[in-house]
Amino acid sequence: MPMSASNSNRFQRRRSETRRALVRAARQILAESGDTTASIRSIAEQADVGLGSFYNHFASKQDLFDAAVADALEEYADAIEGDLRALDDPAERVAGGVRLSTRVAESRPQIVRILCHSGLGRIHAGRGPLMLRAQRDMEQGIASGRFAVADPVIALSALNASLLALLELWFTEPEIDSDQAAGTMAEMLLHMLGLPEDEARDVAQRPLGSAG
Amino acid sequence: MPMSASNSNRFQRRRSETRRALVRAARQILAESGDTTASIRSIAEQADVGLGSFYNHFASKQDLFDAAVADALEEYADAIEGDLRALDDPAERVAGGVRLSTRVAESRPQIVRILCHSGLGRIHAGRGPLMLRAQRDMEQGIASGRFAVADPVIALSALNASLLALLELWFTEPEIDSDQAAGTMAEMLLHMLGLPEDEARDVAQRPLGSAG
DNA sequence: ATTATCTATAGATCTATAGATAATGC
DNA sequence: ATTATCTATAGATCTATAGATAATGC
Repeated sequence: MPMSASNSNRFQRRRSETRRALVRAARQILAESGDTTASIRSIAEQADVGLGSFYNHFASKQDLFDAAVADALEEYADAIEGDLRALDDPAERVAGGVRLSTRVAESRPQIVRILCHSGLGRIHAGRGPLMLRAQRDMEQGIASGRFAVADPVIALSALNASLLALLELWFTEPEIDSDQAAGTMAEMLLHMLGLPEDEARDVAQRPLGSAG
Repeated sequence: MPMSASNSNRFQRRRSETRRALVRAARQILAESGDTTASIRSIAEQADVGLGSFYNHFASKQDLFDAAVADALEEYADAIEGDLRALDDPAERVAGGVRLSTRVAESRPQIVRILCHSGLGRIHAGRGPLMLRAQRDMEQGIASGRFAVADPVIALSALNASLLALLELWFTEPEIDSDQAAGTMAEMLLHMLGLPEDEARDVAQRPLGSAG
């Protein structure tokens, strides 16, 4: 029933199940309180796992929480990747990245809570596939003349930070229409990147992904 | 010699000196490692203060670190306020806020390290005078037609987040020319807010503050 | 036979307080 | 006399490990 491709026998499956339980507990903590001072004992308890087992998988608390953030980030990337793959235009991809983020927030709020609690620096530092792809989009947009920015590194910083700020907004003020907010943010950012106003609006309002 | 206006007698001066020593130690910790799990005992030691004295001033570690962040934020506000006061145009004030931030980073690096370590959410949540002023600038800019944005809340989010991202960039990559980076960022953000490209560049490059 | 998990615990913290000490106000 | 600080410590953690137990591979 568990479908871990790399784990053939029951031993390894049981082992990775324990690990997953610990990561799941860490994710819950990160999402709910963000308080990483919880004792290892209490985390193991929440994971319904013996205290000693913790040390079979992680050398320290920090290790576990790092793994939990990476896990959430990966899930986030998976969630938007499918819809993003269909887009070629860098501008559409940027707008798509922003607009899909709040959809992920609605459909899988835990992920976004984790990202918000773990802060900007950590995510930006994470040279994961997400960041690499964004970098490529930016370079491609500049090369093709679609974007007009003086410095891709700074533009990317502003972009990422604004995306995260949008999620924080969603996090702290649940009453706003997150889809509309994302559209507005995307439009603003595209204009920042050099698209004319009307074109930015047009791109930011195009039908997007499986949810239309 | 100590110049706390509100503390007349020697008793109160000694008392507030102890408190200041604790806050100073907390600021050092926040700036250097950002590790808020340091024991109260070690913090008191670093402040060269008896352990028991801690409880005369703060109910918990969290209390102390909150006070330390507020303290740094206030110092940051003081540092840029003087130069900003001379500016009337909301666009100039926005650009000034961005450009002065890296100057503060250069002149008082500890403050910026603290702000980076304590994360976006906390600063944005802090409804301090800094945020109120930024809000007023935004509204004024929209009202006067200088800015063209669909939603001031979202624009302010992007602005604040990008400013903090600029400081994180300064923090993690010391080799960049921070003054130039700030200018580029300011120009991009002004354009995002609706200023034409050439005007954004012009405003972002105007002489600024006491350092010209 | 091997391997992961679990239970129990030693030793090292850490927090919060009680009581002693030192400094100031009046 | 009053007030803040300091020292010493009780009691409550918390981490990391050693040894026992249970599950699987072959």
